[in-house]
Amino acid sequence: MLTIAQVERETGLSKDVLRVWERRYGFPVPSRDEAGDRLYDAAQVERLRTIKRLMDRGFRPGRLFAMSPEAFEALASAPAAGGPAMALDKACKAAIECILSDDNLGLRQSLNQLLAKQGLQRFVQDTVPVLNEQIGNSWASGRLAVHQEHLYSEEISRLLRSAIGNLPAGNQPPCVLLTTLSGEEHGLGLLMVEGMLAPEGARCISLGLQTPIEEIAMAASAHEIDVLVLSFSVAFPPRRGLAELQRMRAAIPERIEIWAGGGMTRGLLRHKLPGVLWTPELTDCLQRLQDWRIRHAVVV
Amino acid sequence: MLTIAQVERETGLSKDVLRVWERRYGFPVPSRDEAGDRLYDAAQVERLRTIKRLMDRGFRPGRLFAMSPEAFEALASAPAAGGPAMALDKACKAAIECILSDDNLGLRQSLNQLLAKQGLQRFVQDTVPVLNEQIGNSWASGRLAVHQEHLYSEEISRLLRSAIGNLPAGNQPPCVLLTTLSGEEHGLGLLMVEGMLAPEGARCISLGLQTPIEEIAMAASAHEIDVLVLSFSVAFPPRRGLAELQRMRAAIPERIEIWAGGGMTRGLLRHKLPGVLWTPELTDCLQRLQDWRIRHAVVV
DNA sequence: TTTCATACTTTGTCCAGGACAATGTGTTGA
DNA sequence: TCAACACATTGTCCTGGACAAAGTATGAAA
Repeated sequence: MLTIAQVERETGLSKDVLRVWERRYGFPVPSRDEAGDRLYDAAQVERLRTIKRLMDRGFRPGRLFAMSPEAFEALASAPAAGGPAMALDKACKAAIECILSDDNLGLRQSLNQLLAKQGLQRFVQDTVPVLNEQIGNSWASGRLAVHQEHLYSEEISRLLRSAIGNLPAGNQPPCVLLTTLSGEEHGLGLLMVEGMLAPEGARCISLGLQTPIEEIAMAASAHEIDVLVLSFSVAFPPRRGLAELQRMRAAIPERIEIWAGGGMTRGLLRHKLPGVLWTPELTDCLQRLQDWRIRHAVVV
Repeated sequence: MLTIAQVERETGLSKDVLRVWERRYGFPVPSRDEAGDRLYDAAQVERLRTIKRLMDRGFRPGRLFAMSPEAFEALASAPAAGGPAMALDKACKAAIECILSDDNLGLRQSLNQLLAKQGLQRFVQDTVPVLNEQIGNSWASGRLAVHQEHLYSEEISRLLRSAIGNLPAGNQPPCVLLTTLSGEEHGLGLLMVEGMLAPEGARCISLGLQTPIEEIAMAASAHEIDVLVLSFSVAFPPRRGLAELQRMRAAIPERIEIWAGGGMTRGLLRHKLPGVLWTPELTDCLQRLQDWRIRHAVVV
């Protein structure tokens, strides 16, 4: 039995939301302890997690709560649409198998093989997104436990970091600063972008996650950067993303380009923000890099 | 001007706390927008951050708010006591200088040198804590910006990961699982522990940050681990830490040892939890490892 | 048919102020 | 010196009302 604060941490739904849903939709209906405080059982938390996941895909709560249990189940276990059902490489399949069977050494080995075979950029561009999607689907349909997802993230990060670290230090323009805004906790996207740019010799400086806007601005001037890369996961509220991007844009000189990427940006492509370039796909980063170098007449 | 939600994210103080402080202590006193919602200016947010920092050191709000402005200032800029004022290595000083002057290449280079000279374990044990403390003090006294702290964390993590990655894969007992509980976002401690254990040939599996207790239990049985390492930063509420550790202890077989480390544990040493071993210092990990191996008659 | 502006609905966040339990602190007695 | 008690402090939770921003449907004009 979990308290409302624990449920907030585990599902990402704020206490206010949990209470207002209870009032409006009649779900969840937690029991109470002697003091009258809410206590949620595991089943309800599980259901809340599923709902959150579906909302991150664009469904709205009103619909979800109005659905019949069967329809809801079907939706929850259906793979995310839109992703072109790519043919799975045999090696990819092997990696997925390792995750499902908790074979961490095997996983490490198969990822290493894939990376060695494809090279860093192709690995980041083609393989990692496929794996991510597979993992996401398996998670949504309950075939994969949270701890297995954690292990996967950890191993991928480890691998990308070490691959990037083994590259010679980039010292050619542009100078790129990479980070996420406060509230964005997913760092894999950032690492993937770095994996695309670093092999091109760009000078990459990563600040890690959740840097406040004013701080990014200070870092931008301290390091005299040319490009600021910001990553937003699908779970980031698009409206907030747009607002923060505007604040960010106003906080640094126009000379500096902002490249905004990650799942959230896919829904915002038609919103044109002056001085902000959308890079929803990883290949877009390479394109942007090339454009920048041509525009600044940099020969590499 | 920031909304209450933004201040919560940036300071780590919950909305409830912000409102109740306003009611009780008369600080902060945000202005209001047209809708009557609170708007905090930068100065108040800065002050709140300082207060949070002092509270993480053990001060209670009542005291802090009752203090004269001068006394408060003095406290805020004083270095944390308790840390034995260690003599700073010249190389350490150089690294700190690089951070203060935003010289990220120089920083990387000087850290690399220190690591190469000392070896992974000594580096983790002697140098990293000193650097951490220096950074913490500089931050508290305003000499260091948040983005500089971010850069430092990022570079240290990078370095430790790559050093650990270059070790031969540990395949000797015990099998150790490393992670933090939900709510603990600081991962450097975890990496440092891994940096101590991996060179000893222990089989380390890291799940990254914020793994729910039930998931840790599942991972523990899936990987047949011998030891569970949990890291708690100073900012983790001790009371909650104790409660969660008890829940965690009950969720896995007694056979598995739990090693709890990090700043929070320093205040809990006299609380004896059966089956939980405190490892407040990094050297304690090595001691525990040796103990474990002797007790299980493992010859390495 | 498409595009755009307008009105309606949904939904997350905020507010006030009361309540309470857990923790810290100080005092008394053994 | 230590244990037990009472008192003060402090974070979290509660209810239920309010509102604005985002999404959605409707209808007019191109």
